[in-house]
Amino acid sequence: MEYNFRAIEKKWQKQWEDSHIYHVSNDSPKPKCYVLDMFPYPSGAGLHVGHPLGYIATDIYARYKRLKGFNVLHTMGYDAFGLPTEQYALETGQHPVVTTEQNINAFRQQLNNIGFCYDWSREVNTSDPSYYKWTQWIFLQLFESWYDRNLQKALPIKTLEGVFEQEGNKNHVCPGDRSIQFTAEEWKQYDEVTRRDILMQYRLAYLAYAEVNWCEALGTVLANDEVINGVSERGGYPVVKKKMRQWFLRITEYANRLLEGLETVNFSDAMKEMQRNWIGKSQGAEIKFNLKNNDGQIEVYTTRPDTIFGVDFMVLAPEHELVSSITTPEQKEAVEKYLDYVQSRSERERMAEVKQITGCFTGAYAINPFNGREIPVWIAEYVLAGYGTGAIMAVPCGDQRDFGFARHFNIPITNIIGDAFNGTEANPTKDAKLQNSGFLDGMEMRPAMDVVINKLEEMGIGRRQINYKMRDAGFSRQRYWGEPFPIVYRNGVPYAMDEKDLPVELPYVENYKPGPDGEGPLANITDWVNIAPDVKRETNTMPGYAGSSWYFLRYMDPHNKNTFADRKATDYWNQVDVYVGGTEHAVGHLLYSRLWTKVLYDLGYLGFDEPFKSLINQGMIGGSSRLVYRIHGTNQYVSHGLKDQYQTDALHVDVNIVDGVELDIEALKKWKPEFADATFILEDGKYICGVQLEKMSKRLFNTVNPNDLVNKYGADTFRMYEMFLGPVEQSKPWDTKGIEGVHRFLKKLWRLFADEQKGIIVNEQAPTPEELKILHKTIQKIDHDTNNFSFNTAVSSFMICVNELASLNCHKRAILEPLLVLLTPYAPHLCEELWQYLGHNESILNAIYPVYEEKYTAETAFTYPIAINGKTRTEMSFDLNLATEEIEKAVLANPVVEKWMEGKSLKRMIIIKGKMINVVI
RNA sequence: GCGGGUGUGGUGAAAUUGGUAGACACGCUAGACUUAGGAUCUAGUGCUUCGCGGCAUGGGGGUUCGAGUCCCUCCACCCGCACCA
Repeated sequence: MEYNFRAIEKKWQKQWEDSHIYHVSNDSPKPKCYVLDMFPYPSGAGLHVGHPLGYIATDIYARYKRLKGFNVLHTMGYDAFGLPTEQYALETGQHPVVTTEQNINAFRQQLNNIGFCYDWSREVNTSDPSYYKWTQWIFLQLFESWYDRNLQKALPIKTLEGVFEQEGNKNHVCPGDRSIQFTAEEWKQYDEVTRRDILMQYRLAYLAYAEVNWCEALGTVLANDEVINGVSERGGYPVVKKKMRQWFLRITEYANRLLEGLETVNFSDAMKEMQRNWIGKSQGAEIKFNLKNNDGQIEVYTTRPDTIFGVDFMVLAPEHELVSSITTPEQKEAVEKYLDYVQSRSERERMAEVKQITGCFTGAYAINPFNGREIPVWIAEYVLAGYGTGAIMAVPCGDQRDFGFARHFNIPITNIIGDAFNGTEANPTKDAKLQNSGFLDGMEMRPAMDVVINKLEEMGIGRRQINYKMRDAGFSRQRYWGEPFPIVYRNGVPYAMDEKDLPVELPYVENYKPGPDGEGPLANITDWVNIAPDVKRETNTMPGYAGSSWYFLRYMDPHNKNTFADRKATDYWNQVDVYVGGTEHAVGHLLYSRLWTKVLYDLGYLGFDEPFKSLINQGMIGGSSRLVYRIHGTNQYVSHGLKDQYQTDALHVDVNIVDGVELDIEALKKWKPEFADATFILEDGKYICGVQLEKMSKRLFNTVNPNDLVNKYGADTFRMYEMFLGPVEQSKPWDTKGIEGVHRFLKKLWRLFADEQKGIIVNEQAPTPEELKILHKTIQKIDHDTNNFSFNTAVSSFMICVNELASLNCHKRAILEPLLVLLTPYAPHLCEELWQYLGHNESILNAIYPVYEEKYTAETAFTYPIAINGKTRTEMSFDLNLATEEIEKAVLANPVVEKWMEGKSLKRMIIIKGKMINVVI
């Protein structure tokens, strides 16, 4: 009876499906546990071995929690809207609905092949109208809400209208435009259009103008991904900025709560740090500077008001609205030329550029309010319009970028920190004494900040201000394959559609070409757009993160037709207990999900305001490419070790036709016609490939399909091998070669239970203390490691256990049965099979997790390493209860110690019970 | 540029969190069984040295009886940066 994994795995996968054993109820007396994976985008390329890493980890954890007596929610779905599918449609004419369905089916097949315990009855697909109906519904909640800064929560917009009628907006600064102020009387006199304009400035989902990447030649707006070095990826056409009216989510209103919420969740410090940096809270001041010979004012935001006497120039973002009005005639030409240059630069390039300093003087001067000094006003690309006020006061002695700028353009530098500034680089210290600083002279910088702000407020030209680097989230895409907005425009004024008319289904189109003026493809469907003579639909669609911002809630109640998820269900499942996914979502997806949850909480639809109680970041699995070396100008290939004797070109070959580094030459010849007649120069009769670590990508022929490995070694081996590779959090390259070690382990385990000739060989003998010790050491380790997502060390513990039991020839039920339960989360198919052979009728999934008992592992003696001056020289075994003096005596009498001590005297001896002994001489 | 992460044998890694560096595997070497071996088993395998020993956790410095682990500093690589998902 041998380990026939193919038959076993098929058998149990069918059994599980037929018995609905993974079906989860929302009604259970057991404690709940919600284990979530970041759901995948169902790309046409299918899953490669990098994807399941996190899925296997959560699957093991989910099964473990189930065995520990929890009601576990473990689900899978698809984040199915997205650019690649639309791009594919554009190229092939295949409708995204069709390709999405095909891709999803392929993904599901691959996932099932690995034996996951998902409750498939809860599967979601964000591109399904029954799902995106609720995405649209939540959008409407955002549209119909505003954020009350006094209460620090979202409220229905109707409440705001009530407030305006009572008292105008004097107690509620307009977040969209601070300058908007009106009384109750004025509000009452405004017409509908004006009122709705004002309300728009308060809504959590709102319309505003923002720049997009516009490609005239393609007639379309491009994603950042599609722009490379200022030209389109497709075709290489020029790309410029274009202002368009777009939807935004007012996430900035939640900046502080998103920041504070981090204190209540269990994310890694690195992850929290990334989110904090993204939110970018800073305290400082807004200061208005008057201009020389101009009525305008420049408003800057600075975190260092204490350095105001060190301001040697001002920098405006090139897009700043004042630029055109302050530029002097002499500088006009230079400024316009510079603006043209900036137009072609991406935001990333603008921030990252360090070697090349660019900028242009506007000819204007600002006036320092404290000493009347004239400060030249420049524009430069390193100042971005969206940050702060889009203008900075530059203090070259304190800021390195300002310093570089001043040096480059020969702007004189004022030193306000005395010796702390060495003249060759800026010093951003906050602990120097101020000099050359008028009334601040002699003051420490930190207290000076408050002094300056108070003075500015007194003078009415500045104020204390908390700023966030985070910007409101763009929520429009000029694309087809996304959720349509439930919005109609009546005479150009946007209105929410009625809830009963949801979902607004994505209309069927024949082609996916962009609409006029940068609008999305939906703009081309005039009979869909034009509902009535002056009533038009919104033609933008929602971005990729819309559907993924709340999918974890839909899993709780996936078939509900009346609401996104019943409050009873969300109260029961509550927060996601463990969420596993890649760091690449550190800021985007996680912040949006946290935002949506908070809004739904504020509006009373949820009972919790942080979606994810704890988060684990899985590392990326890198590709390990294989290279062959073609001798230049020939079709002859030379093995890696000999390649330096020739002039060669390295070519990527499919990793699946290479065993480790040894090329399967026949397979290569069949792989591509160009290799059919190839000849080879071998070393030791083999062709050895070169190895290169890089991204796992189809293009580099280094992707490995889990299906191939499952077919060759079985799902249980595959699962355990992925875990054996290393810590889940760590990135590592994929190497198929090592999988055989894990496969051998499972076969060895199998042989503890069954013999090829004799069949099942498990006996009923009583276990020895030694066997019990092995078992209980393993229980302790596996329980601990599984609970802590330390699956790699758990797998090696299983190996050690099986190695030890095999060498003891142990085939005892009392030992093997608990071991099988321990292993079930890792190798569910094999365990089910052996469990059945052991005579159980009930699935092992419902077994009881073994309990560690200390009495079996207690030690009475310990073998100490004996170190002389910290270097281990020998070992000695002592009873753990032996007195320190006795140990000391025995150590000094040890011949090895005596030898090392020769001629030297003992300084001290360090004895750590149960750890080590160090003799210091 | 900003932010985050990672550096330990030929390879993936482990190290009870300051206490025997390299567990467990892959690979490699030798052997046993075998018609066969890409099955199984046994032994060996960080570098260096005949050996005693010496040297080793990216480089340099420090704290300590003791450092992969703590501190300072430098370097290399990977990921993210707001329209890829």
